[in-house]
Amino acid sequence: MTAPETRSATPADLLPKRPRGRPRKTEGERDDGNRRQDLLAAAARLFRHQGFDATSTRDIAAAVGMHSGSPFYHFKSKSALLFAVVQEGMHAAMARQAQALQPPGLTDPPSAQMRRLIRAHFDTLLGPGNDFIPVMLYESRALTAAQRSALAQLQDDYEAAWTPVLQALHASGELQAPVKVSRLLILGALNWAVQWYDRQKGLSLDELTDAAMALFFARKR
Amino acid sequence: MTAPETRSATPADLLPKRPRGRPRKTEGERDDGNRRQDLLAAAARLFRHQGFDATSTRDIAAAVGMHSGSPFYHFKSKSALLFAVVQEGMHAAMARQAQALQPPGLTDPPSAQMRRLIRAHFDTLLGPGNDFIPVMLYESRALTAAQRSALAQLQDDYEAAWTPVLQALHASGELQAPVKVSRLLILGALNWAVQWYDRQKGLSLDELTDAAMALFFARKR
DNA sequence: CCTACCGATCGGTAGG
DNA sequence: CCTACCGATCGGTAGG
Repeated sequence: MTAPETRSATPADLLPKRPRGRPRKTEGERDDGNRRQDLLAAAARLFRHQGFDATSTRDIAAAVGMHSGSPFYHFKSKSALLFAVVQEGMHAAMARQAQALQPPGLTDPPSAQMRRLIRAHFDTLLGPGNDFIPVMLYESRALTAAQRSALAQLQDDYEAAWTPVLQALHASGELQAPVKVSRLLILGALNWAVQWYDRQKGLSLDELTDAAMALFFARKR
Repeated sequence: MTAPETRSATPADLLPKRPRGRPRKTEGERDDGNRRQDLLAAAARLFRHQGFDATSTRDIAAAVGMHSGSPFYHFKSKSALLFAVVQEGMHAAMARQAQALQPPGLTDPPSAQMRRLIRAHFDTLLGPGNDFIPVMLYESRALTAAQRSALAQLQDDYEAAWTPVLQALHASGELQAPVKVSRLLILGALNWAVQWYDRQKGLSLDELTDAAMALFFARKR
């Protein structure tokens, strides 16, 4: 087995070499929160592909055409930037989940509700440009303890929505394993898709959702 | 929401403050490969709990009572150390898997084979002191491209063993989703357990295996 | 495997 | 948000 010398190259297109200078700003206009949003999106992309520790605040600054010290005008620390990324990801995820469970659908059979929960989760995980939640799943260790416990609260809320649906499926015999451990195993199966799902080729998100439903839940007799 | 200042403290017991001096070495005795093994075990533990980038080679040296430059006498680079950890993890995993599939069991029904595959996988993931595979699952991004492709070969071999068993379960109707995506989803569900499983409280590995079997596979009619 | 060290990089800041 | 900078830390090495 060979032992190569160089760490796999950072995709060059992720990192513009130099700041692009001041962003265009027409007279009297303010940038409002746009620069902050730019930083968040760039940080999410870089944290996802290189990891939190392997991404410098200089990388992030360069990605949005700022100089090295400027991100600290918008965020008081690198870890605060990470927390903002993760927070934004969870808020989007919960909005998407709420849409999946909107009143009209609440009278559907449990399996239809579950299908919509899973489909929404795949959107959140695998939808185009959704780097925020993958960062949350794989980089949260770099958060401070207090940030992590704030995040855990959001995650608990998100996961709690699955329990009544799983209970109904268990009662009908469509779910044959205990509800609590099923929730953990199912969410794990879905979350892991971040590691292997390729939007370009293979399954669509609808097909992936069908496969997950067929794997976890028995057809009703 | 508060924005705390300090990154969550590294558990103090993971990091002895100073080298403990030369390891005891009785007259005429050699350490053979023990020091190398010590480094591997310490690196696995630290990489797992702090991440690769957040662990310095000085941390690893101190954990085994060496001075800062000494790990480079055993490994030519930090990334070579990571690769050795990951390689050792995969070799142990494949040995454990081979045991689960030994000849006497090959005449068992597919569901019994699957149960042993899953149980072996949980041993590999969650058994006491098994930090090597969790490191592989969450830190492989830091490998060089060549190291990563060598690893991918090992992983393919490991996962290939699941396919015939899943095919048999599909043929018998116990597995209702397509084989390929089922393998990906199932392994994801199991791998994610690294994130939440707590050996101290709750389920045993046998109970966890039962739950997984009940979740994924229908009772045979 | 230790000693002593180097060049590079990093998060963060003062002052504007 | 830029300029100019600091102290700390890091992977790695030469020479023994």
